[in-house]
Amino acid sequence: MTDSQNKTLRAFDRSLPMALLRAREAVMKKFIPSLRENGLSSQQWRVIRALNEEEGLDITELAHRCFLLMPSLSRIIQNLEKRKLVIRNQSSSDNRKSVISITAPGKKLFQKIAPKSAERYDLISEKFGYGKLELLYELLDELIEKIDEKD
Amino acid sequence: MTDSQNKTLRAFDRSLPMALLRAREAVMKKFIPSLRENGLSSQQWRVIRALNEEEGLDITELAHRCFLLMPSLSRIIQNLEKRKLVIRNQSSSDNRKSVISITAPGKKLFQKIAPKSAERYDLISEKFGYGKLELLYELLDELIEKIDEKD
DNA sequence: CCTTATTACATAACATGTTAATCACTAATA
DNA sequence: TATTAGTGATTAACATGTTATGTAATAAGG
Repeated sequence: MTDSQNKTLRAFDRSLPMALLRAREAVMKKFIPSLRENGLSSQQWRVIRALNEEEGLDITELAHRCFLLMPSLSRIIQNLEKRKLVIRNQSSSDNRKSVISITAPGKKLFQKIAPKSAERYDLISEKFGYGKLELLYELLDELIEKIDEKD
Repeated sequence: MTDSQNKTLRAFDRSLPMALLRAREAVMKKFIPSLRENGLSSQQWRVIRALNEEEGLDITELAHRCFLLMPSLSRIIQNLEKRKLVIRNQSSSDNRKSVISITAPGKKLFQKIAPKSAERYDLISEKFGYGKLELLYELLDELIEKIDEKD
């Protein structure tokens, strides 16, 4: 590492948000190319993935599962709907609700991308170490828990 | 935790990008309110913070330090410039370069916000545990290193 | 019922993320 | 020095993040 890069890090190297952001970017770099090849953003992929796992989710539930805010998700669904990857139905029990499902083309796309994603994940897991990865998950979960804890 | 929430997590609970995103959001929640009170986004704050630490940075260097892409930073600087928090000068050695510096009002704003930020950080550090926090930093650094490593 | 509050979702407006294109300036080289 | 390639920064275009607001449907209380 050059002096310039070293100095660059110093200002923010004990910034937790920056450290998490950098790590996330590093990880995402490995997944985004194959998503991009298939015309999906990482957010769109999260939605497809959630709907593939369980169909007929309302938008509020989908937002919760995908960790997206409602306005973002609202636009994403409109986009995926136009591309026939998901379909929207009215809830029979509550006319305010939309029930979103994945279509056959959507499932096909999922099955095309999923193996590549799993492969990338396995590679990361292998290089970083399975034990360390589990430890990292635990630490992140605990961090969230402690932060959200009442004072 | 309710069954619904529990099921919600399952789909993505072994997704590294999601875990990092969630953790980052949890942390940011603690810092954003005081930034917001002072009319700054977290990205604008990163710029102010970097410039307070070292003045007269060109935009490329600033982008590197703040982990921002050039187009985003370009707009952010225009915004901060209008608000007289930073000032732009031409480089004497290279007319393509802009040299950005923090202004007196910018420094004042920094000094208003910085103590609160430090306080929040200390609280997180205390609740989560200093040792665990250091371990987390190490793991994140190592994760990035391994991922970027040539195969 | 009628009013009020709440819920589910959409839209607006602006900031940022992201890729590509552009422009001005500088460096390199024939 | 004329051409060409490279660099620093901006702009464009579109997706997403974020807060505020709007709208329709439902729930809750009188």
